[in-house]
Amino acid sequence: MNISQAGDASDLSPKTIRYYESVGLVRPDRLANGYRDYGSDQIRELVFIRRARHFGFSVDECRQLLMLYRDPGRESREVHSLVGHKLEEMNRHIDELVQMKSILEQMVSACPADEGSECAIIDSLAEPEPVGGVKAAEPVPVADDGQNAREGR
Amino acid sequence: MNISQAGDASDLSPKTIRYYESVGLVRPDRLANGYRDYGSDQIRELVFIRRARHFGFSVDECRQLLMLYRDPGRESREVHSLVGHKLEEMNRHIDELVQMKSILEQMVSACPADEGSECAIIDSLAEPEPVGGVKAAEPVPVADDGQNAREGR
DNA sequence: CCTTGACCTTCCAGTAACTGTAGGGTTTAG
DNA sequence: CTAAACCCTACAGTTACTGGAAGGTCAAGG
Repeated sequence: MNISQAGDASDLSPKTIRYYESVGLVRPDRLANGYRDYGSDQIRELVFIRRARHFGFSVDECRQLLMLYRDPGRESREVHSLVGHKLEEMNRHIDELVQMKSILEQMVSACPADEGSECAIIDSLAEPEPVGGVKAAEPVPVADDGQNAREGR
Repeated sequence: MNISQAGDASDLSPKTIRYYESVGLVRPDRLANGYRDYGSDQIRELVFIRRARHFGFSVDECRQLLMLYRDPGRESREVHSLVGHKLEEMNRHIDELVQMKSILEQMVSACPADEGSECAIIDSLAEPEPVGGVKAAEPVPVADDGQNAREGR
């Protein structure tokens, strides 16, 4: 099976499949002419990766899942723990988004949305103090996860 | 005010501030020795940007918000519309995450999490058919937003 | 036999939003 | 006078791809 057939079978672009190979996920055979040759096991692995990516796993996490997938002696609790951590991460991410969303919604509803220049949204973004009923535009240090690391100084 | 003071005042790293300058957001004055010099208006703009970024606006959207912020003749409905679109986007994003999350939760609860190799999570990622009560592991084409563009062929 | 089109290959560049590092100048405190 | 702690620029690396260039291969049609 050549790469575009593999792409059709796994619902990935040939480009993406080559990329996954370049980062060490799926290593196909090569034909005499240098073309990649995929077997059905490899197709299954590509599908596995597409699904895992779809569920929010990073390529690196996919690599780990793939190792577990390939290992007949794996312990299901390893998989469980990996995915459990991912779920916690997703929950934190969702919580943060929902929080941001509701504050934005308050801002939007407080904005007149007319031809005037006065705008509660702009004010909220510019001012540290609550403006027009929008409380805590600064949702206080919500467990800084190291995203805002300061430059070493 | 030099760049690290500006960083303290705006809660951004000097690195990030330089980056924002390099992409055309905030252009400070320069002292005779070449050091950047920030005024209080610029600090306010940096804070404005940090907030907007925190609420999920891209740097490019920050640029637009900043233009509206600076423009005394802006119309609040422009701001309203920009932020409204962002909110819709966030809602779509949250919906998708929540969907993925609940499927992963089903998988996790179906996994024995012991020393055995049998694992519902691995099976769900590998198999196209519903396994162990997990329905629709493939959440059907949910408005493909062009992320999965196929290679031109 | 030759050409055309559709594949295939590799490699390099670009995306977003920074962070890290190198190499070098300046300022300030001891 | 020197060492720390700044400042500057510029380039590389990160993530997960996508796009494009340059060139090889293969099957079909004239």
